[in-house]
Amino acid sequence: MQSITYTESRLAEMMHSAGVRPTLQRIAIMSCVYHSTKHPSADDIYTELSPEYPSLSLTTVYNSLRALTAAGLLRTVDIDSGNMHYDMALQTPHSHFMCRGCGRIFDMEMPSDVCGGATPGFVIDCVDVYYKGICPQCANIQNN
Amino acid sequence: MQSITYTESRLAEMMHSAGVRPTLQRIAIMSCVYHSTKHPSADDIYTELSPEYPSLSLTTVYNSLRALTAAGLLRTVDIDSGNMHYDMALQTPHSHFMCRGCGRIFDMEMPSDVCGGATPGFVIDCVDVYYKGICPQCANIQNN
DNA sequence: TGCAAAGTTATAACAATTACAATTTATATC
DNA sequence: GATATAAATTGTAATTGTTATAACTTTGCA
Repeated sequence: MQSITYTESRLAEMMHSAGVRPTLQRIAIMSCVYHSTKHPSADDIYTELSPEYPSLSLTTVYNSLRALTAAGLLRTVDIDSGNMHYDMALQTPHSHFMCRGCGRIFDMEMPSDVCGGATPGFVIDCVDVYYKGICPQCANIQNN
Repeated sequence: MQSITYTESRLAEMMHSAGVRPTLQRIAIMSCVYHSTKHPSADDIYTELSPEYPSLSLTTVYNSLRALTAAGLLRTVDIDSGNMHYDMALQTPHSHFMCRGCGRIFDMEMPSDVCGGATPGFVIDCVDVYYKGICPQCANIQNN
């Protein structure tokens, strides 16, 4: 799993073509999500960026996440009741797993034919698959 | 889709064998979920039961839903960000669809092999599949 | 009948998110 | 390049769903 680097100018370009004005804050926030595998929440992002951007406000994080999601640059991961998490929107469809031990959220493959059982007449524009359980690391700890 | 009737005594019996004391309120709340196809939220249940049980408190609804869920008699449907919905726990595994038009939540078939793409080493104890889109009724309205 | 445990209730607290208004920053026009 | 205008950011306050607390009530059992 090599992590691709999204330069600020590349992120800005993506925002530009998506119709979102690439401000300093939005670039930092989008970069945060794109360079993390942690599916951060608004508060995670605020905590991570605050030291470098002391004037950043939590409201801006929420506003930016909303704008970037509406523009199709981010996706929401609604696996953690009461805390929305965010993911980059460029990847091939995948599902998510949340560990009950450490709370981390992992990517997983999307099951094939995930809409196979859809009732005829219903127009599906979004599919989310959420798994919960124990990650390998937490399973190891438990068994020792 | 015939709706099975769960008598109060049957619900009480189910609670009893699940280790939950079958109080008047809990029976009413459980009955509400079991006789509805709407996947009601705590507030839906409170609103529906209030006329008949004027002294019922919203806290009791939350407490009861928690107890019944922990006992395995109810399941949570976390498809509507910020509003937990509830479903009876007796059915064969199925997925859920929420209509962006009317907000209603429908049952759907669970895709076969829904864990087929699970990463080895991860222990999955819960799978949720959530679809969003437009239900047939709302699609009709839009096209007229 | 009386006691202890559990359940219900009303109120208050909480946490995540959104609304609002003022300030700041950026874009477009002259 | 200066200025008007629009958009973004910020801090504060409000909102909403849910949970904690403590008093009261009911239930089950000796």
